Formats: sequence, structure tokens, C-alpha cells
Amino acid sequence: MPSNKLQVPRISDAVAASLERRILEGSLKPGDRLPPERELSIELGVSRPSLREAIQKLASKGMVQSRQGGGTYVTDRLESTFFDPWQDMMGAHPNLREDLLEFRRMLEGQAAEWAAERATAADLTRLEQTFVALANAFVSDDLDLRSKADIAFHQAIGEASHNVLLGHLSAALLRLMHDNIRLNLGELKSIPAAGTLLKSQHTAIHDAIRERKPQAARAAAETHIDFVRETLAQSLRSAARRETAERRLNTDFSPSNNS
Amino acid sequence: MPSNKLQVPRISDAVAASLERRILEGSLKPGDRLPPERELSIELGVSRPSLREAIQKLASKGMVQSRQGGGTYVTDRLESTFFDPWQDMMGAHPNLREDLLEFRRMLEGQAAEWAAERATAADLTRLEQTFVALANAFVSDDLDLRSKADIAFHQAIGEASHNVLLGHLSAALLRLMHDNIRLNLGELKSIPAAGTLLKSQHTAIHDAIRERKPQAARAAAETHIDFVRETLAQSLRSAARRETAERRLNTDFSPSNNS
DNA sequence: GTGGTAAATTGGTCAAACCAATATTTCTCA
DNA sequence: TGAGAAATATTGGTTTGACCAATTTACCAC
Repeated sequence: MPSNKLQVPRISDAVAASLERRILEGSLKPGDRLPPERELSIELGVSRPSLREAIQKLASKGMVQSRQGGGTYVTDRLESTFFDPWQDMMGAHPNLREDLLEFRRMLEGQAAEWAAERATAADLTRLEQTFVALANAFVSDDLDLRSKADIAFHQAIGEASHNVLLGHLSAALLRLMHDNIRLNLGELKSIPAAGTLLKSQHTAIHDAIRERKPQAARAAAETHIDFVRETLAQSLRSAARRETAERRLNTDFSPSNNS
Repeated sequence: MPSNKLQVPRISDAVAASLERRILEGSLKPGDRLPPERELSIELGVSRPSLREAIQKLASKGMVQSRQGGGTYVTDRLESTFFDPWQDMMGAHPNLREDLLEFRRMLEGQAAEWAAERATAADLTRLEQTFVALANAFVSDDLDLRSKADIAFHQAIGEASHNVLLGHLSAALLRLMHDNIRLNLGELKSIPAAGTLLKSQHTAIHDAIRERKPQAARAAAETHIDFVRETLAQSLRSAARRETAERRLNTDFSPSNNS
């Protein structure tokens, strides 16, 4: 039976923490290339396997990426760091999407309600900006732009709610969903007149917050999510016609040689 | 500049995926000990360093824990994985605690409501078990035991709500709060008769879920959080007298030898 | 210049050995 | 006989050195 003693410090943990600190402090910026493993191991005074174990840790957190022969780079968008575990799980179990939407319904509703109660003048100004940007993005065909604007709008609501967890979670989950949609459904162009409907829903949320009507804001947000949920379900059903070749990840592996 | 070619499959990734699959599929249950690295590496047909890199990945995800000389074990409850970033943030900004409690009020309320609607017989059985365990833990003085029982109880509710995100988040945030309380407030013995009050609150939640009264369950859960929030606020005010010494972690390390 | 080939760079993997903490067994002594 | 201590075995932690494979860079012929 395992005893509950204090853990002995592991060198790979210390190295990982050191590298992580360099990244967070900014001396290693996103996109930068780390020194070669051989150099870095000497500089840090550890063996290369130990350094590699540390790098694996950071890689599994999504903070760095390695390419054989190419080098190891600091990941660009490190906001996404917070949700890689969910991203994996989401990919593995698509049925989680329904849970995510249900969860978001609660989250966005509460965020809108609190935003209507608590938003400061500065919050409203920023909300206005993101709202206009979102409206503009909708006339464009740039899906990436629409995603970004959508996230920014909901994030502004989340921040206007003046609850840090709510704000971050709201944005992170929305981002997670957008990534997931793009990953699993490709373009999702199949929605015909959804654009105008979505726009009117966004307007409803925006107006309710600006007019400080908490219950109306919550209702509008929930309606919005309900619509998204229904639309996605339809798209999924129509996409189900396509072959659902269960991509069972081939997690086997054939080593080059064996003792 | 880095090219965006497809990644070559890395053996440590494949091994990590293989182990993770075994864990999620249940052939490696929480609390189980993995085979020794030497055996496992032979069984999987990879070298020990590669196996170790894979284990580091899983360890950084919080799925396994290793103790030198002791072995490597599958983490008991794998919900704590998802919130390390918040743990840091929480330490840096203690004023987040209020946000956390506000957030939890929403979370626990919704979880209780859905649990009352959706709990299966198996859910109720497990809820009953954790409830009894919690009641027993409260007569003890073992704070760690009480924490664990409290977390288990709320987690049972979260899982009975049948929303994966809600369940994991609920447990993760509760754990985060417990850690944070112990870290920042030490014993928190200052609560006089809180025990009986807490117990009656837990009973109220438990009963409402068992009797399938969603609104009552939500109300009971919210009352519970309100009480915790108020009690914590009082403790904080009384604890504000003590000095608040910033502990800045020393993440340096001294290697054993250097070339 | 342009294109392709050779060389250097760099991450990926393996092998064997030793250290350190833990778990287990064995022995000693009361 | 039983409890505690010492010896042993087990197991994760770390290092060294080597070789493979992919990428990048340098160079040369055309």
C-alpha cells in the first residue's frame, strides 16, 4: 500500500518548472526556438534524458512542440494551455459536445445576467465594440474571423460579469467548441439562414445587458445557446449520412528493434 | 521558420496513448500500481527511457503518480488534473476566492438540480455511501479525512447530474478551494458549531435529490454555499490580523554534477 | 540564379550501468 | 512467541554514450 510521504523533488520537475518560468516570464517568447537539447542539458547541468522528460511534460501541457531534426518551439497561443485536457477528451468522446452545450447554457445565461447587473461604463463600451466587430464579421466569409469575433463578444460579456472564473471559463469553452466544430464538422456551411438569426440573438443579448435587464439578458443568452444546440444537432444528423468511419486511433506502435 | 508538416509519430506518444487507453477503459483502475518500468518497457517493446517519457506525459496530466522505490500508481480521482493553472492564479490573487464561491454557488445549485432530475439508482446508492462517509468523517478530527469526504460527496452529486463537465468542474473547484483554505488559513478551527450546521445542510441536499425535488435540491445547495461563504468571510476577517507573508516558491535546482 | 546533393544540425531511441528511496524478508533478542 | 532491527530485494531516478532519422544548411554543378 502506498504511503503518503512527501515526494522527493524530481529533477525533471525542476527543469520543467525552470523552463516554464522562462516562458511565462517572457525570456522565451511564443514562437521562439529552444536551444538544442544537447546545449540546453549542459547549460542546465542535467543529462539529456532528464531534460527530455521535462520537455515531454511541457509538451503534454501544450507549451512547447518538437519536430525531429527541426527543433523545439514555444507554442504560439498559450492561452489555450488551460484546456488541452478537455480538447483531447472532446476529440475522443464526441458525445461530450452535448454536455458542453448544456453546460454553456448555464454559463452564458449566468454571465449575461450578471453582466446586466454589474457592467461598468467601460465594460459597456468594450461590449459595444465587440458587438459591432461581430456584426461586421458576419458579412464576411472568413470563418476564422467570425470565430474570433464571436469569442471576443462572449468574452466581453464574461468579463462584464465581473467574475474571473466565469469570464475565463466562458471564453475557454467557447474557444474549445469552435475548435471542435471546425475539427469535426469541417466548414459547417450547411446552415442556410442562420446568420441573420444569430445576429438578432446577439443583438438581443447586447440590448438586454445595455438596458440592464438581467432576466432578459439571461433568457436571450439561453435562447442563443438553444439555437446553436439545435442547429448543431441538425448539422450532425445531416453529416451522419456521410460515412462515420470510426477513426479508431491506431495506438499500437511498432518499435524499430527489440531486445 | 518552422514548417507545418505532419508530425512523425513519436513512440513515447504512442506508449502514453496506450497506457491512457488502458486507464480510461478500466483495465488499469484508479489506485492500481503499474508494472515496474523494466517489465513494462519489455512488454511494450520499447526502451525504458521512452517508457519514462510517456509516463512523464501522463504524470503531467495528473493521471499517474510515481514514488521512487515505491512504484507508479494510477491517480485515484482524475479530476484534479484540470485545474493546475487556476491553483497558481488563486495563490497569486486571494481575492479570487469570492469569485470562486460565487461561481460554485451556480455550479453546485445546477448540479443538485440536475442530480435530482437524472440520478439513476446506482447514482443514489453511491450518493448514499458518500453521505454516510461524510457524516462519519465529521465526528472525526482528521481534517484531511473531512476534506476527502466532502469532495467525494459533492463529486457524487456532480456525477449524478450526468454532465461530464459539471461533474469534473465541481469536484475540481471544490478541491481547489480546500487546498486553498488549508494553504492560506491553516487549520480554520475557528468555526465553533459549524459542524452540525454543515451536516444538516448536507442532509437537506441529499434528501432533496433522493426525493427527486430539483428546485429544493438547488435551493439547499445554494444555501449551503451561502453558509460556507459567510463562514469563510468571518474567518478571513479574524485571520486578517495575522501577518500575510508572501511565500514565493523557489523553483531553482542544484544539479548533482556538471561537466 | 536554380536545382539538387552532401554535410551538419537536431530531435528520437536505445543500451547498460549505477544511485536512492522504498518494500520485503530475515534475523535477533527480549 | 512476538516485536523491532538489520539485511536484502525491488523499483523509480539519473547518467553516459552511442546510433538513427528528419530537417536544415551549405555547397557545387549547371
